[in-house]
Amino acid sequence: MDKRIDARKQPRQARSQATVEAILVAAARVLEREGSRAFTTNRVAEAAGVSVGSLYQYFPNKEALIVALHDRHGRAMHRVIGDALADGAHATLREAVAAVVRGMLAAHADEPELHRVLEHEYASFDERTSAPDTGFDIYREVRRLLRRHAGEVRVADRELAAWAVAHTVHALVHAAVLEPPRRRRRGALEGAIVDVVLAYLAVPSTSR
Amino acid sequence: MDKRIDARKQPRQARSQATVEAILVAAARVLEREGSRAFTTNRVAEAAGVSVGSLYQYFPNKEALIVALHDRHGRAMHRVIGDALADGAHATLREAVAAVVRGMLAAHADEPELHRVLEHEYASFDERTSAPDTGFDIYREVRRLLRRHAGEVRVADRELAAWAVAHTVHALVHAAVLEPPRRRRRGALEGAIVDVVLAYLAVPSTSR
Amino acid sequence: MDKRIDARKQPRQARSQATVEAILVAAARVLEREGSRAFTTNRVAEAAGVSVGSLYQYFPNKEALIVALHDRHGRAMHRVIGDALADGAHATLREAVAAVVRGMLAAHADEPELHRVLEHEYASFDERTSAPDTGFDIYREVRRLLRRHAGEVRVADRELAAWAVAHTVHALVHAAVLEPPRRRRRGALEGAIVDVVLAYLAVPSTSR
Amino acid sequence: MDKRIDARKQPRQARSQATVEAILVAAARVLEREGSRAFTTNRVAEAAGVSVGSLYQYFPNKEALIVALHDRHGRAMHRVIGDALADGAHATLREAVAAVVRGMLAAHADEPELHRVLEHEYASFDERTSAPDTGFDIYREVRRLLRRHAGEVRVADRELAAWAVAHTVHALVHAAVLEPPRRRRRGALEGAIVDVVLAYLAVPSTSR
DNA sequence: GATGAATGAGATTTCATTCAT
DNA sequence: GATGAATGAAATCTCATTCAT
Repeated sequence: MDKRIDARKQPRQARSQATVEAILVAAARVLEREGSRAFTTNRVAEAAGVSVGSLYQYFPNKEALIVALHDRHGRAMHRVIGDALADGAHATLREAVAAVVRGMLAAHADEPELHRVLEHEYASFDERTSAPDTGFDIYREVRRLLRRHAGEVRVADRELAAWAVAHTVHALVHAAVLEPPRRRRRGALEGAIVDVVLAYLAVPSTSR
Repeated sequence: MDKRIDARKQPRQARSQATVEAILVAAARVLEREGSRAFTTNRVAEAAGVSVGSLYQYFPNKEALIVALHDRHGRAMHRVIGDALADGAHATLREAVAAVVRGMLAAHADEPELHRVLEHEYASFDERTSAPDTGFDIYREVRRLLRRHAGEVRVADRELAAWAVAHTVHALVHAAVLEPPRRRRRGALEGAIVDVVLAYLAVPSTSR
Repeated sequence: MDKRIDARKQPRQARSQATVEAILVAAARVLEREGSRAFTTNRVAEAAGVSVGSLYQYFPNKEALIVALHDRHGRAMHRVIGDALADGAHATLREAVAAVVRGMLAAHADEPELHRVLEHEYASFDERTSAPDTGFDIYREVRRLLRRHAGEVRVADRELAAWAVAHTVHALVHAAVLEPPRRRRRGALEGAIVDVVLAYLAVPSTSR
Repeated sequence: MDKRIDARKQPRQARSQATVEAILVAAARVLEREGSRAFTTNRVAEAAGVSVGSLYQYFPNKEALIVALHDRHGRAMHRVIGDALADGAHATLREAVAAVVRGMLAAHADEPELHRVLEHEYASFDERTSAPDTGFDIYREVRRLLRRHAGEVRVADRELAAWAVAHTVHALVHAAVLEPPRRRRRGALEGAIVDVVLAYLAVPSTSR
């Protein structure tokens, strides 16, 4: 895996900007509607109304496409969380967590199949996750959240709590979109997720 | 996907049994040590000391191999959970949950890379998860657990709670093995996972 | 160029031996009759009456094919020279040199276009030549020749002489086949090559 | 091969001249430093600080670039030889030959890799060599040389001698630059080359 | 049953060349 | 004239699967 995965060329002209955008949109659409089997560079290029050559002009290989999709999703999540944690946005910890969960659910509801594939078949291409020492990026945001609402948080090891919360939320949001329990409304799931997190954070934990 | 995925024939003779076993062990080893790129039917056959032809004697196609690995893992999990929940094995809910978590961590510690790949690159081959109406299988076990310790559980919607707990435990166990927070000991992680689950189950949830 | 260039698999069964042979013969024929532009792995496989897959079973890449052809030629040359230098084969230096030159001319006369292409377009794939410290392999044979006929050789620096003779013979043999002067018969060229070598070796050289 | 290979248009303006020159220099540099694999029209244009489109303004196709490089080298050789053979430049045949050899060695010492590639991978693009009826161009010069020093030359078939000498010198000069024998100084090689030629030309050859 | 040589569809990727701006 | 984004034919190579022995 010594190949460079980042975009090959920075698009300068407006025309190429549009091409890059078209390719990414097409890549997401192919993954969403046709699945990973159909996800070939030729198919993506075709779906983007562009020649394969153009695709390779901006993405050095197929992997780069997936990395870009992961990246795009990561940025979106980051934005969601950032918004939820903006100064004075939410008075209580519960409200902040609820805002994050709601935002994440909304962000995943749009193209659930795309996220399933990215998560279940191409998880290793998520640079944020696989970057050696970074760990979960959203991590940092969670730590910020805990620090900000320190008064309400009763877990002693904040780092450990951030780890648990980040992974729990991530898993439950995905599960809510992809394998929801039968007959529950979206709101119920959102509530359950918030409950899990809040119960853990806000009550005395017996492990000290 | 109209191909049959189940083992082509049920091996009756001892020799066949041994061959099937050898192939599965080799498949796991290749996935663990060489990664999904190297996971080809030819490579697996070679690693198993068997010809490709023989592999196809017992597994109709490559997918069947992966499904079998998932299945094997699923059964192991099932056993772990079953043991933890055996009659009278544990007096309290916390003890039962702790036993399950401990068992799962142990089961994943052995071949973490194998589980990472199965989970991150071949998740869709998990028949238990992907079978349309089955839902998470371990689910049922969790519901049993909640029923058995009903007295200690305060969440109203037991089905929903089972969903949340099953996914949370699954995610945190995997994260504990694959992306643990720095400098925490295994015991601390086990404790945190149990805390998350117990705090949720055993305290009054605001969503009633 | 870190790819392995040597044959991928040693053919064991008679069937595969035949396949490898067929591929090499086809490769030579394609190069000879259709030129380097037509020399694609698909074309070679087709010409060999074999699938591309089979070709790649035995040759890891296209380069390996060319290396094998160079090798085959190198061995042939080696044999020619070895024969000419066999014990007691030739009484005088001139006779030995003449035998070598005659043998080489004969060996190149068969498929001149093949040798032109190997020499003029794929020279860098000649492992013998390009092997870092080996230098020209035939070299060693020439030194042996000079040693054996030391009495007739008047050049002081035998190593240098071997270098000069090896390259001269090589170049003139190729030129004789590919760009012969007009209207000279093969015999005349053979004579000229021998003359060049003998004049150099057998008379006092001014550089001592 | 019906494509025109000569420069598409004769650049008249100074700016065009400079562009053509820049492209050729860049082509040589890419070949010398990055090898034939990297020798793409896009890379050459980039190295020349010019757009691909401009490159195609002056060279109708890639071959034309290589032909031009061969041509440039051919002209340089021509000049070297012409100088060495200029009226009264050298009194004796040996001196004249030595001058030629020295000049050629000097001309090849600069960019040895470039010459290796041109000679070993793009030899067929040498129009001088490959032009059907022209034969080796330097040929003519060698014949002139032999005629001029006819008194010292004892080979009967002057045409044949020119052929042998031209190819021998060419081969040995290249070998001296690319695969010199170990530990010999440039001077020694020059001497050896001159010796080979002189011994052949100036002593009675037994083949008459 | 077992073997492993053979298959070939199909995926990735390159790069000479074109042409709208 | 210059630019460089776009093109797409074509080449390399892989690997799940088959089948003659």
